Amino acid sequence: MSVSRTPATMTEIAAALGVSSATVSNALSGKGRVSAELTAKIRQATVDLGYVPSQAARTLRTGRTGVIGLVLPDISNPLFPQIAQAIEQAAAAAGYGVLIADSRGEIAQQTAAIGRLIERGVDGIIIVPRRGSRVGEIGTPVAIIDSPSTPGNTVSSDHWDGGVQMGRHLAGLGHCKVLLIAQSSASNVQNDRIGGLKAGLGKNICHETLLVENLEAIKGAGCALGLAAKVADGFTAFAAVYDLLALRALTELQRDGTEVPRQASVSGFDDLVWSSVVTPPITTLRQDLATIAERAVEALSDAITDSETPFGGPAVAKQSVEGVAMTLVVRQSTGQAMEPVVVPVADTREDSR
Amino acid sequence: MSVSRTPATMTEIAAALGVSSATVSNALSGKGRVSAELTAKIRQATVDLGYVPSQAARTLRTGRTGVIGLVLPDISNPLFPQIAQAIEQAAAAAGYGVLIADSRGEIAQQTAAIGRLIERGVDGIIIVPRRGSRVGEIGTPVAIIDSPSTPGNTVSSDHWDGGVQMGRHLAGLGHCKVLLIAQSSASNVQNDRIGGLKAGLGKNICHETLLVENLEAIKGAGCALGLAAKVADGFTAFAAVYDLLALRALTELQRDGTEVPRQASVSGFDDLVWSSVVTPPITTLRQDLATIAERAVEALSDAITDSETPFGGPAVAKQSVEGVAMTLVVRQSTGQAMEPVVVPVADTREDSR
DNA sequence: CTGAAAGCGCTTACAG
DNA sequence: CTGAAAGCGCTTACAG
Repeated sequence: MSVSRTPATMTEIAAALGVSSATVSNALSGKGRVSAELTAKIRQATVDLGYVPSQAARTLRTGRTGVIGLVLPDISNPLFPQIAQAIEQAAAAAGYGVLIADSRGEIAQQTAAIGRLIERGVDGIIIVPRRGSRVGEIGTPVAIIDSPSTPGNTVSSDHWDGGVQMGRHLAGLGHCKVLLIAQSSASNVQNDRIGGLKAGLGKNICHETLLVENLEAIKGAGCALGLAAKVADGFTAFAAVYDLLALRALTELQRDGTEVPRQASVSGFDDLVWSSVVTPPITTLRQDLATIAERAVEALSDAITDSETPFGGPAVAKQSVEGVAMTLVVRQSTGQAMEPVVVPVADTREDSR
Repeated sequence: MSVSRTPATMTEIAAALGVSSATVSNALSGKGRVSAELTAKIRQATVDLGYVPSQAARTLRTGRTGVIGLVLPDISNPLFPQIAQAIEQAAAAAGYGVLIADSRGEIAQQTAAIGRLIERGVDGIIIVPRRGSRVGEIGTPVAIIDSPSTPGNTVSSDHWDGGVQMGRHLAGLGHCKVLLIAQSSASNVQNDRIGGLKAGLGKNICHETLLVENLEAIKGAGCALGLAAKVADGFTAFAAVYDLLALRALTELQRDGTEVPRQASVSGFDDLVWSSVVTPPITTLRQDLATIAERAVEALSDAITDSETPFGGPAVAKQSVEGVAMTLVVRQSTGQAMEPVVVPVADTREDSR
């Protein structure tokens, strides 16, 4: 059991073995320039003496820090924990550390945050842009996670298909009057989801879209979305584009005496932690953030490599061919999460987008 | 307007001005060893040539990276975004970058995460420990954010006082039968809040504590907390130790036909983003995370400095003298957030703790 | 007030 | 297969 002591340097282990530090370096980097026996001895010494490589020295020499930055402009985004976790996991697997940058509010803050990351020497940056903001050239490799319809997007969930899944699910349940609830028409993600929902519901189901432009406005018990009137009007399903809106809808319906899901069902997107804790739980779509994070890190990693070859072209991560599938999590109408509804495979996408 | 070009090095700006790099370094570090005029010229050149300091070189020389690690073992903690944001903000102000480490689940993961941070050379680590886990010596300065009653805690909200505030608020509203809802008796934070609540309610108000040991068990519409029975039993206030439990209580009550807040009021802790969006909104206590983050970063920064002076003692951040105050956010019974209720200043703490 | 020099710990051509 | 040497960009005593 090795006791922790002062970590040894490469020069020290070289001295201890009577070889040169160049040899130690070569052995450890495993480029096959050192005999198997010597390599084994060096490996052993590494353990015995408690060698800890100096990232700083390595960086100074190679120009790479092995750290990527993560910018989530809208840090109040409830998805933040999951995204951050997924990115950190994927980055660690690829040998990168993750430096976070906060940039709440203003675009200026976002620029400043990116600046701080660059000063710290990150090799590249992953950005989840705030609605409507475009990320310009920043002289550092970048990967963007947003929506397939965002220009420059690198990878994202297939929000459109998610909408289709939900639309078909609701149609399958027999709803014929559905209220779609969105918040911003400037959000590509929301637009994709709404578009998919409409396509999934098909032409025979009546739907209407409620746009809650100002989230602040619906805070408090005073202001209502007017959902009770919608129920009276025959709407039986309320499909929000994200769980927070669904939660608002659920509580408002309940407060006004509507029985959920008997009289009206409520659904959202993203499967936030509380989606399954509320009563009744909310039917929603879960993003596969692990896959998204992996692809983002991979694309960024490629861009970083490219940016080092002279004339390697702009260091922008290539776009993934297709969006990552979302998973339908059905909770209402049974009170238990059940298997995703199997829907006939057909591309409703081309014709309605 | 300076166009972005290849960032200049310190040696380059020295050459451009015909001075030595040592002088440039001294001028920039502002230790007053360089004449005012020369310093001004150097500053200017810095801007003109687009000087970007090399953190790697600096680190190699000084042994400090200027980066601290952030470990949030329970990353599903809904407070994560706010905490991460607050820490990043405070760290940036103090000149530090923040490297995140995920350690979901196992304690082993937590150890591995800390190891990754250390390998990247962080100067210190801020930890929000998972319930019950104790953080041992790790050979790197550490600051812990948890609860005043956690051994080794560096700084935290005054959860006990928060409980007292809520207890008094409920008492002032005239409730005489209150159900306290907690989840784990192993959590110091929850225990503090419960203790404070009881003290704040005083001896004349009837209360009972419901312990929801297994959060999974209350998921779904099937399993209930049995709140309807409590209402029938005369309980008029449901005080949860965190908002997620309050949300569960609210939706369960509403689903079962209880009018909130007319028949029963619901309160939580932490003021999560949706607390004000549900209908009716939830009365809760907001943590002053900005202050907590500042103190944590400051304490850690001190510990880092100490750890460098020989025999500077163990590199553990000192405990803040007192917990950071929480703010009562009253939302129910008016439908609007109103000013915190003013309570008589008296220390109910000593006698009941 | 300013400069020459050493060195932090690695990696990378280049010789042997 | 192994080693000597240079150099990444800074900072820090130490002289002048």
